[in-house]
Amino acid sequence: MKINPNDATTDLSAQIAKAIRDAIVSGHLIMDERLPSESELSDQFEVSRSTVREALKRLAAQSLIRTQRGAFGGAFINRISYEEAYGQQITTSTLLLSMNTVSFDVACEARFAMERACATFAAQRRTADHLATMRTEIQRQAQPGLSDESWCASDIAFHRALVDAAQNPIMSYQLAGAVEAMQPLMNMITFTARNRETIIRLHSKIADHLDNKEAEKVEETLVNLSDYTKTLAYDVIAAKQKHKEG
Amino acid sequence: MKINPNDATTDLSAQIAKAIRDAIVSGHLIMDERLPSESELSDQFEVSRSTVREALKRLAAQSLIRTQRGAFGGAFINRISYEEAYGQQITTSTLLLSMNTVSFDVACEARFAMERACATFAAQRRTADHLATMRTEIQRQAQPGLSDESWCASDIAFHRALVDAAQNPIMSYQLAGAVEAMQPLMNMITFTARNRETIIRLHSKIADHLDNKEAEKVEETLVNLSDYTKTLAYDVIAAKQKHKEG
DNA sequence: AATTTTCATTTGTCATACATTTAAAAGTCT
DNA sequence: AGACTTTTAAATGTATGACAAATGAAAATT
Repeated sequence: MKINPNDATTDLSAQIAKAIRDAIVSGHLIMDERLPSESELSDQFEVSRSTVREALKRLAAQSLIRTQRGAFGGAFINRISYEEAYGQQITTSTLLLSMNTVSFDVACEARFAMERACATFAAQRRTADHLATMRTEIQRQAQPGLSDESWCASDIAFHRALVDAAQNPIMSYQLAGAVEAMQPLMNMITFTARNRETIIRLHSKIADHLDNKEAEKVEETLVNLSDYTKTLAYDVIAAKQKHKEG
Repeated sequence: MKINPNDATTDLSAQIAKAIRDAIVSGHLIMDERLPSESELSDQFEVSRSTVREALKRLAAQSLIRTQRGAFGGAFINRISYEEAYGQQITTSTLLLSMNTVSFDVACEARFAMERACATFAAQRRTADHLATMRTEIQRQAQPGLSDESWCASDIAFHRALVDAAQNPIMSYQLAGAVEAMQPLMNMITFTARNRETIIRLHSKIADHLDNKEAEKVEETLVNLSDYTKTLAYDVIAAKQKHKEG
């Protein structure tokens, strides 16, 4: 692990963070291993402790290390958990969308495309449990007087069950990003009784097809749902645009 | 933006980072806006400048802010670029895989499933440019005496072109994570002439089908390629496992 | 043997000082 | 007046030293 103190283009703390990060990612530092103490690191890199600390905080923000105080504490290489991976993914995706780097259409397209990809595996691997969750959510969605907020939550839960049925954690966590990123805009949509009816019908179809292990029909229905979602969002986006101009 | 100085369970710098992060993600702070200077923040939060700095470094590690030195410098809300999103995604995915939180099979499955999802759009939207890139890489792959390293690089370039042809940046950056994460293991595979021949044939098929806008046939070929890749990786993984035990 | 106390180590926080960068503002020259 | 140079103020980056707080091991005590 070497840094170049003469490279004025980059902060020292960023360079040090990079050096340690590379060592971790490349496998030179293994899980649960302890890094040298902050004082030792500052000796090794020949920088002050503050600089080392800033580097370590950068790594902590990426869940690469965890720190513990006390005599036998220190910074330990972290085994990143799904929850943390989710968190990172969601933060990044939300930013990409909220800053209008990508449009709602693109996010929506990506989301349903990935859900369709899940459908293939979900049809093979879905358990009774997954189906039960989906049916429960459909019933909840059919309740009259359900708030838009609760409706959205239930919608997410439904799709989450669909994705989980594929039993591929990578796809689960990738999708979480796209779904969460869409959420702010989805929350702005007012779902009328008629809207909900249509969506519930599509949800029921999906559950049925999944029950029958008919992957292609699930995909087909997801395309319909995707199109319908885009239609609903269209009005909201148009109103938002008008508001900006006016 | 408030913090609780009495919450001994969390570091102050983490609390401050969270407060600012929430303000950014929720949209209370808009793009390119400047945060108060470190001194002002340390006054506001009633902590030292070092603590504020550690908080800011955490945010910088997540590409939420960028800092600039000088008179009218400071910390600015960052418009996260695709490159940065890629970076984040790749770091996270690589870690998940390298720490055996997920298996190669799962990553491979996710990767090709997402590529298949791209195929639908790629068939509709591919340009002559995308096809040209793919054909160029196929030619490169056919060169005798190509190193395993160069082979892998070309393989990535080929698939990158396929994904880019879908023209959905979200899917591009999500896939980048899965592909890059698989790379270390792919690099361990020694590709024999016979292996390469098989893969090149599949690549050619994909390019041809894409040329003819036959999405389903592209998908079909991708499934074959996925299966073949898993077969090749199987031996390497078995050897690695044996090495661990021995 | 069990419990309590001490102690060394390490991270977390604070305060201060100085270096470096940067762009605006002031000054200077043509 | 306009173009160039110098100054300056403000901000981040780095260094140093001090102390607080946590923590587990070792020593002391009961």
